[in-house]
Amino acid sequence: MNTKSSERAVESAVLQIRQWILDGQFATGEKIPEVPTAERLGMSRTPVRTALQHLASEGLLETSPRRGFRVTSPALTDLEGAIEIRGVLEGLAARKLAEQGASDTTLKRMIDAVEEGFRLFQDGQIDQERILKFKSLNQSFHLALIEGANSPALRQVYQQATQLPMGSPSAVGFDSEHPEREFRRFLRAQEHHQAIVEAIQRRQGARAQALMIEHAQISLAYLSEGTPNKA
Amino acid sequence: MNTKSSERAVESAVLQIRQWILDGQFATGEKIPEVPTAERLGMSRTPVRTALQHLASEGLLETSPRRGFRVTSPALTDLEGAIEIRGVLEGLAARKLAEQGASDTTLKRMIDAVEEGFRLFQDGQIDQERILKFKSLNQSFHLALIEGANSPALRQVYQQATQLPMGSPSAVGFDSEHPEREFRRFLRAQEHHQAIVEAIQRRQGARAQALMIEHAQISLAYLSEGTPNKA
DNA sequence: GAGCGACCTTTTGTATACATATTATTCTAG
DNA sequence: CTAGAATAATATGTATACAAAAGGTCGCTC
Repeated sequence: MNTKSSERAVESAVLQIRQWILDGQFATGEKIPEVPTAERLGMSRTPVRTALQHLASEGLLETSPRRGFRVTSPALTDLEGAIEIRGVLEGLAARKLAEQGASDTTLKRMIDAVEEGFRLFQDGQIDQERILKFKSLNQSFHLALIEGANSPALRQVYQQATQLPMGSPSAVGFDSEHPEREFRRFLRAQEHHQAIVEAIQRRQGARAQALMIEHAQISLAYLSEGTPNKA
Repeated sequence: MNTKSSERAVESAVLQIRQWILDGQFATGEKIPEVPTAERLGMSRTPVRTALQHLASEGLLETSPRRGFRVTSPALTDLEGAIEIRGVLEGLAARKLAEQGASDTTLKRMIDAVEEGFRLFQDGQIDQERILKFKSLNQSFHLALIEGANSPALRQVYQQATQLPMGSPSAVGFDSEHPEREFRRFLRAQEHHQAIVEAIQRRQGARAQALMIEHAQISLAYLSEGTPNKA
């Protein structure tokens, strides 16, 4: 069963196995053997093995030398921890950016994201399309921040942190039951972003850092209200 | 050339290739192809591949889909960034510890490290043995902090961050030309540790966080003085 | 009947073969 | 002589075969 279409076997395996784990199809501590998994995915052991190693580096699995891969216990419930970490890392980035000065392109990326965001919400409407657009702008803002800070180490650790279980894939998070509350939430995020840009422009490092951390705390507060993820 | 002694081919490859990179035998951005490397190590491509993936997850290499592994523009020059990151992560741990209360064992580990540290320096003497002991105590303190914070995500990201070249707290140097200055430096670290423990005990989260970040700034200041970095 | 050891099964680690994508080279057109 | 396309060379992704170790089962001994 070779000569599949293209070479995304590893990637496909990573996505599928990660989903299985997050869906709770494996008990914590349960072993994930290579051969049955390979058969289940219709591929050979090699890409499965690579995928398992990747997931282990993400922290979803742990590995012992001759003992294979097992599902790690906790990380699933540590969404709070992941958000906090993102907060302090972004706070560091904001401070560095303010202190050493942001490049024009970095500043432009951030300002553009903020302005476009306000334009999105200026008529008070909210719908699926705008939510997606806002999420894209949001990501753009945060990425510009991290990359602009000009610290390879920071970029790398941040990437690791956002790849934690909850980090990337399907973190939608919109409470359609309370659209007006969600609207205020997005608006508040916007205002934070604006204040952060302002602090960076004025070279107010400590303020930028504090604002950024506070920004993450808001996500945390919403989280504990039972509202899903990430602003 | 099969049936080598035991099955530590992967581990051996990781150690050897990491050393090559840290020794600067590869230019930054240089590609590390699998076949020549395998031949150089006297093994097949498979363990080399696994080792390269592992090193990529450590951040020493980066990989593009069909384009192999390349040496990242190394964090060697971003020692400053690594220390800053460690600072904010430990700051977060300190705050969490203070806010949610530290367990008795965690507190004991930290207090023990502080007290033993003061005993080390109480007669004003400093020598190689004490420096090593201090480094060990220092590491113990920081580990207790991170592990006590009870956040799997934090533990994992911290581990990643300290795996960056020279990112570890035990990577402190010692300038044998100025022993009295080094003595004061260690003492200052001790006092910081003491104050941090105190803040945690008093549930002063923000203070604990600020102290911890300030604590990391010492390493930074020391670094910018151009003092060597070996122990 | 219980404890211990040998054997068998299952599973991981490594080597190697093959297919396909990427990169380098060469040849042709302008 | 330069630019671009076709082709050759190289490297990566995947599959599979084989060896060694871990884990379990059965049988032996006491």
